[in-house]
Amino acid sequence: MQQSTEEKILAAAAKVFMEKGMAGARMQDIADEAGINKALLHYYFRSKEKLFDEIFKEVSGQLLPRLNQIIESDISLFDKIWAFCQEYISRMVENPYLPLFIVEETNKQQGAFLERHLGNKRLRLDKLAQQVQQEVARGTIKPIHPLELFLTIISMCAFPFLGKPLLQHMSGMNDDMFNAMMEARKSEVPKFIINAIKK
Amino acid sequence: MQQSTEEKILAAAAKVFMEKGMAGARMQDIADEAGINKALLHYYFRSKEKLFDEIFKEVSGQLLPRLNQIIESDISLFDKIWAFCQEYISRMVENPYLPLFIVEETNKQQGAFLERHLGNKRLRLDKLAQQVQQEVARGTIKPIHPLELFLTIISMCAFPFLGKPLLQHMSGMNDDMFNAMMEARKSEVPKFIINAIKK
DNA sequence: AATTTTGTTAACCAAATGGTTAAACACCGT
DNA sequence: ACGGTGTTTAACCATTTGGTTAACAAAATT
Repeated sequence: MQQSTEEKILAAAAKVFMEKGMAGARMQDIADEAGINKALLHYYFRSKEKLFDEIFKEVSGQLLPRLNQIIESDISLFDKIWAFCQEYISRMVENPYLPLFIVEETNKQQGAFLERHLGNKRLRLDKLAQQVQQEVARGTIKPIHPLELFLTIISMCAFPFLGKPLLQHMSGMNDDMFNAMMEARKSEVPKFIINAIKK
Repeated sequence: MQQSTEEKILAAAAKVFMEKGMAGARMQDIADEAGINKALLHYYFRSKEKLFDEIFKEVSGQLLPRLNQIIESDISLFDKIWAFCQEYISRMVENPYLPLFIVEETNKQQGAFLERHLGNKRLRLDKLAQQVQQEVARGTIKPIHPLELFLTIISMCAFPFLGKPLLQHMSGMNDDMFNAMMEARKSEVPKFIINAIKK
């Protein structure tokens, strides 16, 4: 095992926190998952809260920069919608627990939490907003508020991972079928959105 | 107070479970919220799990039938999309914790859970699917898999409530602005979807 | 080689938590 | 007034849980 103890803990904590959430995760679960003693957890990370913060920072710090990079890039609006959906869905297929983890904790943790973790690296929508307004003015797309467009994009990309159990229950879909559907949605979603807004 | 003790408990439990989830909710919280002794909780509902089941049943049993009624009704596909979005968003504005509650618990609880609670009253998409296929055949809408369309509709309606804290953090939106936005989305979402699929 | 520092563990602790018990209370028909 | 029935409570219990301690092993430093 090349992994240092700290890395083992972080990997184990990420897994357990993402599966069970902050409230449902047990320090013992994390210790077991990491194959170490519970006391060693507290040796590396003083408290559950500190460890959780570390994981949340790591996890959100991994995703947001990549999305920001796309959102602020110089490509055309339609290309940007494509790139965003592709990247977002690809990341979530790799890590299907992520959307629920983020959504759950941003809803449950107290106000200061979001500021602490995302204060510096929040998504910058300025450029996207500018592009939308340009295209509206130019008459290539129907009038739409940039934030609404963004919300729609992220809704279509993220929600399927949140509603997966319900969806599977309703349709009898297994995991492979779900993944195949999400693979298809990497292009279906941007096509759908562009169809909806283009004149 | 006209409310019986059992009603007080159910109301308190619904509030606490929806705010904190099964794992995060404390029996003492529920007792406090109901203004009663903790032992009285166990007198009415033997265990936390039993109480939780009761709440989940009540909450999901309230929403699904109304949606089913719309989904299985005899109106046209486009009208159905309108009615569904209006109804869904209206219900969620009344009870903004509901989407997170359902999504969270369907993801966290074990497999049998969904079957126990939704086995009988799952959404029936047959009629909607039939309508979509008809419209596709008739050439009024672009080819789309009915389940994908349904997933898109529910994504656009539900996700904003899940991502609300993130959205507010990103855009500086307050609660009133958020509610105004969702009010607008009652018509923006169906318009968007119909724009995307109609030929 | 001796010693200090770092990593690791078993045993322990206090608080929190779900659940129980036995007694008190309130209401009701007799 | 009395007994019975369902309701409510304070006190209690066992287990779980986050966290600590003290002893021990393994490196690292001298």
